Amino acid sequence: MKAKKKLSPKQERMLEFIREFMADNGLPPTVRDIQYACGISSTSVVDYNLRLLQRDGFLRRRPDVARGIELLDKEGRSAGFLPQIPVMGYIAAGEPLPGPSNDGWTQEPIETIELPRHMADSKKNLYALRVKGTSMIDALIDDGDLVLVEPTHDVRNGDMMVAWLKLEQEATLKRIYREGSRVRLQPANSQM
Amino acid sequence: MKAKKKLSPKQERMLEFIREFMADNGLPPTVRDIQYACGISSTSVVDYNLRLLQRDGFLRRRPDVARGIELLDKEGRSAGFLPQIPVMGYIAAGEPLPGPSNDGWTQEPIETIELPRHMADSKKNLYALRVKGTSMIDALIDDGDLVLVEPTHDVRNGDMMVAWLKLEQEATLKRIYREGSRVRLQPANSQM
DNA sequence: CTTTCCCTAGAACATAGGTTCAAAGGTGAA
DNA sequence: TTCACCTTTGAACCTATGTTCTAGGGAAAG
Repeated sequence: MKAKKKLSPKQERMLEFIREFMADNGLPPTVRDIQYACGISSTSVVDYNLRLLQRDGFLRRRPDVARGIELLDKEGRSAGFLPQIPVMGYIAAGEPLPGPSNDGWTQEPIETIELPRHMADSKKNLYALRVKGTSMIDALIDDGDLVLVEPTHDVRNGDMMVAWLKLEQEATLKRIYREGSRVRLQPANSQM
Repeated sequence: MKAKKKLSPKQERMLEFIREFMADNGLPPTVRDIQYACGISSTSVVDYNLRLLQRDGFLRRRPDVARGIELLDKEGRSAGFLPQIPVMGYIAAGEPLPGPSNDGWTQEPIETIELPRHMADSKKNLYALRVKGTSMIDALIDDGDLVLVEPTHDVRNGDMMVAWLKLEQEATLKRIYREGSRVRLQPANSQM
């Protein structure tokens, strides 16, 4: 991925809004949508900054086309319609498990992925972890796979969950079953 | 999924075009885009049919908004931006492998899925198969998984491919290696 | 202080594009 | 035939929205 110019706060905000608008509404915003949302006083300022953003490769604009803004990802491909899920770290045997602290994340995402809308709809605070190593191969999860995690307190029997095993000092995926006062963690794939 | 009204040929074509336009251009078409593409003589006819399509739940329109068309899937959720990949059948041990005949498909897709753009870009004739059973568990492919298939004649060593094994009468996934005049098919997951 | 460069203002302009209307054409039921 | 209903025409209308222009502010360099 090539190095991108650093953006002004205004430009950061504009990009962020455009992404959000597209994910929410299913179409790109107008110049005036951006203007109002970002508290900019004139359409010409929006146009000015869009011009810069286009010059620096963050987006493309179709001349004279209503809502003709197209967001570009790092590889220059079209992007932006889908909910962005942050990949917050790695899950690997023997390493501490990253997770959200009380009020948000301490670290930045190492990357972000786009998720099909129907997979992200109505789920909040979704994040992802990238799997290191093959320690979870028994859950059909290979090295390099992505694991989607949905923080929740509502655990039902049979749910698959990320577990931090204190004794073994490793993170892994198990299915959870409550059996009376005990809790059983079963390997995720019953075939093996 | 609820039963949808049957559509006129014109409406079918319009829907098809809208989908295609959105996947290609990353934004919804205008009324006039539809008009020209579908060979319709007047914008009012387009408007008329869009009205009907909206009434019957195929799409939603934002009043007075340029390109304010939003396609709806069977569940009424927003859809349409991503390349549609047909799921052409099942891949299962002991059953014949569906595949494209010389000139296209004999059957209809059993369903379609949306694929993130970067996974479908520049690939043609992609299709998918749904896995039945756990016979391919050694390739980390479980019951119900989807397998993406890209028809090609350009096979390189190490590629994973769908193989129809005559002797065993079953379809499975293997990695292919040419070794002199012989061909070796290796289970896809070297861990097992 | 003056110049230069980057950015902001506010307005005006031009057209892309949604909407509406009155009239006419088709088709089937009665 | 006549009536009722759906569809098509072609045009006009209006505003949503991209674009452009001129002037001014502010900061850094000279």
